[in-house]
Amino acid sequence: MKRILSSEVAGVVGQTISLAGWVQSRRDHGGLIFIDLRDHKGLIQLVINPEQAEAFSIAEGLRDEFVIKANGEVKARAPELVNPNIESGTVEVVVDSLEVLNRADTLPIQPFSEQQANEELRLKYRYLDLRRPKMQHMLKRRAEMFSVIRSYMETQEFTEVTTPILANSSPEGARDFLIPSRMHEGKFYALPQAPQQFKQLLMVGGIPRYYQLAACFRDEDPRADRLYGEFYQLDAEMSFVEDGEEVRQMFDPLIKQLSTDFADKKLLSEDIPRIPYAEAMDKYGSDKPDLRFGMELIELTNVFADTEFGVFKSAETIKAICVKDGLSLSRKQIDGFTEIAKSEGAGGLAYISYENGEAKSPIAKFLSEAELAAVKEKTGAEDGDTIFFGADKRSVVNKVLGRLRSEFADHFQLKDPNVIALCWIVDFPFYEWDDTRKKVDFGHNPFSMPKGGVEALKATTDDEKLAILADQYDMVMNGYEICSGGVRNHNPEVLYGVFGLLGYDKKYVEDKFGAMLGAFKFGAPPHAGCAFGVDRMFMELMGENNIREVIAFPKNGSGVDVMMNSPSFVDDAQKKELGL
RNA sequence: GCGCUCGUAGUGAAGUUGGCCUAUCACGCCUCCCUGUCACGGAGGAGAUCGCCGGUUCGAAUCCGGUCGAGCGCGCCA
Repeated sequence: MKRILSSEVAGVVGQTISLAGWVQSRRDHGGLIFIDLRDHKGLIQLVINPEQAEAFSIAEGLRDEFVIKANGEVKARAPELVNPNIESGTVEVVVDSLEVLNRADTLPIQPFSEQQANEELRLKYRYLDLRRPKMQHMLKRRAEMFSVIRSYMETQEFTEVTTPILANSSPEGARDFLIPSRMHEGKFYALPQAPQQFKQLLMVGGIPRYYQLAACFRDEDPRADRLYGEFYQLDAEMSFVEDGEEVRQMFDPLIKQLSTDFADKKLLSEDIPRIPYAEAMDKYGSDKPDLRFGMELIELTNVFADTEFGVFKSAETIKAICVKDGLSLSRKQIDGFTEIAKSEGAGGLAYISYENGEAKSPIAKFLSEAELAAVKEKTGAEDGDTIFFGADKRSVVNKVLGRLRSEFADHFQLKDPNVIALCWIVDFPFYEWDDTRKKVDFGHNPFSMPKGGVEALKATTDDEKLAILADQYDMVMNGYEICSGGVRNHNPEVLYGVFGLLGYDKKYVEDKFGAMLGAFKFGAPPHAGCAFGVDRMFMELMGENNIREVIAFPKNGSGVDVMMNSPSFVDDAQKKELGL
C-alpha cells in the first residue's frame, strides 16, 4: 500500500492509503477515537471506529508523540464537520489497521504548547524542540538561504573550495581551539577562526574567484547575536581586485535579493550607502548603525565654547540627540536611560524637553538664552521633543549617544521589523589605540592593504599612525555587522611595513605568516574579499533577536552542549596517546 | 573575569513589605465515563523538602550571607 503524506490526502478521496507520523493528539470519545497524525507536512485526522476492534484497541493505548502507521480509506468530511484550522480539514482517514512503530514517554517539555519551556530545557531536549513548527521552519529556510547563496555564487563564477578544518593557530585575533597532535608530540593543530590565509593562498594558486560556506571556530564568550564556538561564514575572495568597491558591488545584489525575494522584506533604500567609518562614528556613534531611523548625533561643542555650565565647560566634546515625543518619557524611564548612559561611561544624562514653546530642563538655568536658542536651532527640536546631551571625551560621547540612540529607537518602536536597512562602512582606521596596553595596535586584521601603501607607512608619531586608513569594509544590516572584508595586502614589503610600524621585526612576521609571505614572493595577484556571518544575517532576515533560535544545535552561554554533554572528559588511554 | 536579572510540581506562571502557605492556577500526567471531536467534554487522583548550603527569627518560598546554574550586557570577538 502506498504511503503518502498528510498534504496529499485531500487529493485521493475514496482511496485506501497508508500514513505514518506522530500522534499529535488523541480525542477518545469512548465509542469513537480521533487521532491527529502529524508528519512534516502537517496534520491529518484519523477516525477509529470500534468495528475495527484491533485498531480501536491500539488507539485506546496511544499517547502523545507515539510513532504510528495507519492504513485506511480517505473520506470527505460532511460540510459541518470540516475543520478550517488545518490544511487537510476537508478530509479524514477512516482507519482499517493501526501499528505502533514506537512508543514515547511523557515528554519533558511540551513542544506544541503556547507556553514555551525555558531555553536550558529546550536545548537539553533539542530533538523535541526541533519538532516545533517554528524550528522546522527555521531549518528549512536556512537550507533555502544556503541554496540561494550557492546559486548566486555559481552564477558569478566563484569556485567553491573547502579548506582545512585542522589548521594552524593564528597569533592575532580570537582565542583558538587547539587540537593536540598525536604524531608530533607537543605540537598542535588549531581549528580555523576563518579560512583567511587559505583563501589568500588560493588567489596565489590562480583560483580567480573562491567562495565557501565555511565553518569558523572561535573560543570567545557568546552574545545574543554571537554563537559560542562555531559559526558559518559565506567566505569569498576575488583576484585582480584592487578596489574594495568591486567586492561590495559584487555582493550588493545578493544581499538585496535575500532581503526582498527570500525574506520578503522591504529595503529602506535600493542604493546601499557607503559611509566612512569616521562619519558613522560622528553621526551615529557606532560603526554598525541601524539606519531604519534617524536621530543622528548633533555636534554642539562650538555652541558651548564659552558656556558657564561646569559640566559642559570641562568637556572635550558636546553632542546631542533629539528624541521625538521624548516629553512622554516618565521620570522613571529617563532614570533608566541615565543608568544605561552611565554604564557606557557617561557621568550623567542632561536633557531639555520642549513644551508650549518653552525649554524645560534641570539644567536650563545654567544655560544662556543664546545657548538655548542655538541648541533648539541646531537640533530642530519642536514641542514634545527631548534633547539628550553627551558631554565628555569624543569617544565616550559617541559611545553613550550611540547606545542611547538605539535604546530610544527600541522604546519608541522605530525599528520596523519589515524593513531592511543596509550600508557599507568603509575606510576603517588601520591601527587603533589600545587603551589597556597604552599603545597603537591593529584595528582590524593586519592582512588588509593600508590606503596609500608604502608612503602611508612612513608615519612615525602615534597620531600619524592612527590616521592611516585601511581598505577595509563592513556591511551592516539593521544595526548588525553581517560582513567584514578588505583589499588584501599582497605585497611582502608592505606586510613587513605594517608590522614594523608596531615594532615587530621581519623575523616575527616570517615566523607567524611564513607560508603566506613565501607565497607572496612568487607572483601574488592583488586580491580582495569578504566574509558574511550567515547565521547572524539569517537571524535578522527571520526577524529573530537571538541567534540560537535559528540554529539546530547551539551551545549555551557557557559553551556547553547540554544535550550531548560536551565538552566532556576523555579516558586516560586517549590522553596518553596524545601525550597529555 | 565583572555587572544586572532570574531560579517555586513534568512544563509555564502566581505568591516575595516574614505568620491565615497544610504553597495557588493553567497545561501535562494517571484512573473512570462518553459515537463527531478537532484547544473535545465530564468525574476523580497523583505530583513541589520553593536551585543548594548556612544564618537571623517563636516562625522563612519570602530577610541576610555564601554557593551553583541560566539569560542579557561589558571585557573579549584581528
